[in-house]
Amino acid sequence: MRNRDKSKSQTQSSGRLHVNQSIHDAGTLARKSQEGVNKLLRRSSRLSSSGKKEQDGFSLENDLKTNEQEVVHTMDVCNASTVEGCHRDAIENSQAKEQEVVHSMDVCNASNVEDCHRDAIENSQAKDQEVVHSMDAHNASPGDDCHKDTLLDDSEEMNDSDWEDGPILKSDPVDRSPNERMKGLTIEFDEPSGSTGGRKPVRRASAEDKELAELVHKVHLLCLLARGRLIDNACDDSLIQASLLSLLPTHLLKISEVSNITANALTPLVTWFHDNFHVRNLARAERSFRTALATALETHEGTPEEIAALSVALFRALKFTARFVSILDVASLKPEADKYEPSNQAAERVSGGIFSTSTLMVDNLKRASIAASPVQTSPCNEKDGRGKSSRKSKGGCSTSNVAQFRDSTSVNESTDGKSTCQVQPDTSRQCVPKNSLGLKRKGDLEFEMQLAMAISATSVETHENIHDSSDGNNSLEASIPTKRWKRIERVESASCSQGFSTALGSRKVGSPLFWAEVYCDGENLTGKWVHVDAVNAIIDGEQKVEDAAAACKTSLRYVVAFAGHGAKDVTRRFQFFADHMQLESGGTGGTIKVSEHPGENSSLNHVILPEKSGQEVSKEYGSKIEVESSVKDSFVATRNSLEDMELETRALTEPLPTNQQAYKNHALYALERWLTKYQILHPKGPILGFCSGHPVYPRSCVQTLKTRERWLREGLQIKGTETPVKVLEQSTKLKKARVSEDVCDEIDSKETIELYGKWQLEPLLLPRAVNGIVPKNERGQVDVWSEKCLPPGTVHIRLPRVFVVAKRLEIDYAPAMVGFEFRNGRAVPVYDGIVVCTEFKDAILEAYAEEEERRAAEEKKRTEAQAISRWYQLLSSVITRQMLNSYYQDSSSSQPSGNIQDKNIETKTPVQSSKDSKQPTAHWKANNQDTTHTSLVALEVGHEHVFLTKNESFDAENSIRTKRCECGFSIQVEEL
DNA sequence: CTGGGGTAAGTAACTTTGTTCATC
DNA sequence: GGATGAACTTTGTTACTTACCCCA
Repeated sequence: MRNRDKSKSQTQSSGRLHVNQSIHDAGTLARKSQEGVNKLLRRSSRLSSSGKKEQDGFSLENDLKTNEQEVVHTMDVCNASTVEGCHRDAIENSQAKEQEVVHSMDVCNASNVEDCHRDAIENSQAKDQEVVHSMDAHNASPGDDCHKDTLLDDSEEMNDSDWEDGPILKSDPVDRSPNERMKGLTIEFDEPSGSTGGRKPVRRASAEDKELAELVHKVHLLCLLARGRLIDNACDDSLIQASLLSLLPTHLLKISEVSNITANALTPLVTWFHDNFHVRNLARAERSFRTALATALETHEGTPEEIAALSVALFRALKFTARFVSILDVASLKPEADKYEPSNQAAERVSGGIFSTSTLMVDNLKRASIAASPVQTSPCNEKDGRGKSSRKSKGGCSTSNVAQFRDSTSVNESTDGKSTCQVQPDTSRQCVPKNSLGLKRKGDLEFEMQLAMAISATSVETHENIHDSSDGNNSLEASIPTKRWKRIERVESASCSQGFSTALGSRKVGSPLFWAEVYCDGENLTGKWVHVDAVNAIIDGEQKVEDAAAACKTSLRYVVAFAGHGAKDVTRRFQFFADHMQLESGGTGGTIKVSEHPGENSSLNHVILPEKSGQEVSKEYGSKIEVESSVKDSFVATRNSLEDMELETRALTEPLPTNQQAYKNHALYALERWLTKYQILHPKGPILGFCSGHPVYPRSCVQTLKTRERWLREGLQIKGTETPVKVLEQSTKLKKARVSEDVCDEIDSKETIELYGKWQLEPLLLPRAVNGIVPKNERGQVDVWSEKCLPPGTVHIRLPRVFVVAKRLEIDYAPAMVGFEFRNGRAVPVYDGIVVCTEFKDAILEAYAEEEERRAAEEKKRTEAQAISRWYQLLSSVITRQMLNSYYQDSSSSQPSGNIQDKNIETKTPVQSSKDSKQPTAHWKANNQDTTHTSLVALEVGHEHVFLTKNESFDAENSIRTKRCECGFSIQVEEL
């Protein structure tokens, strides 16, 4: 135990060391934000991990401690100077069931690999043999480390796949400490599921996980939106615009004079821009985006974000209507199952991921680390790769795609100067280890293929820059053994499997994240928004965006256009989203994912709700939050409505999915066979097409059915002539249960559930209150599910104890039942207040106020009396204590204090008797009910209370007489 | 190889209107 | 004797989701 405590304290101290370090580093706002979010995530992780089952007392005992230190562990193992702490941490970890260190250690730097490996093995043992390990840790003498090392050395040859699978490495009983053997304990362990070939245990995301994922998603989205607005605002900077114009050749200036501009007319301008501005991922000190933009303008180099923003600024300078468009690569709404790793680590990685890798959310300084490998999503690696990030970020490239792509792969390349062709296999290899582990799914292969396609589609002119990017930068990487690469890749593939990709996926595949859109009134007769990717010199190339983005199917995407002080969700414009949906639905082993499109799921709507106020909001596309800077003329309105129409049209013309399961939760289409029990097609048509012979209907035809009671809760009732549109038979079990409850019931009676549709309803018509009588239901109450359920002429007064007032005033009322709660295995109604006729409302409220006032006064009086009594009690105790002290100090005989109790017993009788003799007609009240008090009184050895009349006080109102002894003791007696 | 069908396991949502006993 | 409040025996079923396997 001592040993464990020692290791624990070491862990803690090393943890503190690193925390301090991180605080020291935390000079930036972004880092502070990261810490804040980390806290949230950690808390959540704790909650989730604490919910896991414990198998033994040790785990229970150490659970809290382990959880608290999870984050510290990850930090510890990253630092070469804390190898010892790392090791001991692993021992600590061995007491927990989870394998967080296994994963975080994967990315330790080379110098730590050896130790980390050992630790990981220890952890893998811990998974299955935590009791044994706890004992090792607890009972072993400090010198026992060597036996562990010996043991572990034997495991050095374990292949990489073992790292994730966490196989059993049974400790040799001979190696156990003698203590343990002496105990003769026999501990049996079940074979892991993996070894038996059985079904792997599936840990599914709990509601809490989902809630957290949703929160993270929303917060991330908000941050990205804010970032977009920031950039958009910088694009409006007149100085930047003027500077851009000054750089522009004279002949290109004339372009602004062209009326009815077309996409083709923009070509020379875009070509010029592309030739003059290049993408470089530069590590810059943190500053405002405007400053960064100015620097980019000055140096003609910048991040893809800056270059895209500059293009927008240029278009605006030329009086074009232009907007900055960005793919908001936001954390997933779904907590992707932390199947391969404990959730707390997932959270941790997420926390690192969002802040350390998002190109959008944090500022330029952060972008240095962004440009670095996705591996950096682990904080461990962040430390490990100290100095690496800036080095990596110095690479240059002429296209954003390639720059991003290169950055994502540069770490994985073990040699310098790889061409694109060489890079691709590397990239695709990122998910390969999963395959080797048997964990890979079909979708991952598909992902790789798409990846390759996307890269080939977007990396056209990259060769020189690839060389550019790698030269002299990857010497360290080159020295890292292949084995280590595998680990890194595995970490990455684990990241793939998570929902929290942030900008990770985009960097990985090199899909463009930013571009401009220029409104060309010469296009399409009515004009249209034209995609202009000045960085890659692509005009009207939405398809290319789609191709590239389609590969990033691991996370939900929003495409948002920023203009003026608002944003507009234009995701629908991009076909890739539809593809994405289909891929998610059918591509990954036949699994189905709910459409997360903002148009339907309105995650974006919810998140950006505050921004909508006072702005034009489209009914169909509630996420529309565009405010065209200052001019809200009819032209703008037309442009907006045209775009809305276009978006709607696109929505309606999305291709039909080819596999049936995709229809299950499809936002636009539905198959009858995939409807749930409470759904129906109404009207049943039109048929939009067929899938495997099944007719496809619009989703808008799917109606949800409810029972009469359910509709009642919404303040709706079934029209008189309507018959149930669907009748379900109640389950046989339930029927049996009911029959057994009441045998007299007809056994053949058919319990059915009658369902009605929305179109069969009318507003609830309840009988009106007349003559001050509240209409009640058969139970003599009113079910107040909502305001709509109140009978006309009545009002719901939700005040505690108000029924007393109504009763006193003899006003007719009905208890208001507001719902049910489950108690003792059965549903019990929950009441809240009463329902009375409206005309009595004021009278009741008035009387209630009086009643409450009276009650409050009584309460106050009672509290005060109690307070006074307690004060007396306290003071008398103090005095008694003083007396006892002085008594025993003065007494040279110094009797043992243990005898005090005996004294109490001995002296109790005379004191009590004295009281009793004095109050034959009084009874104890308040303070005297306390037996403690009595015993305290009894403590006063050798003192008999004397209550002199002059010390008495009398409370005439309550008929309470307070008698006081000279010693400070007092009693209150109520006179009869 | 893909998609459909089936199964298993886990989670979420829905269900729904007491009784007895001690104390004041 | 009535009012009040706490304790008791702290559900069970179904729908849905997801992963996986098998087969055509």
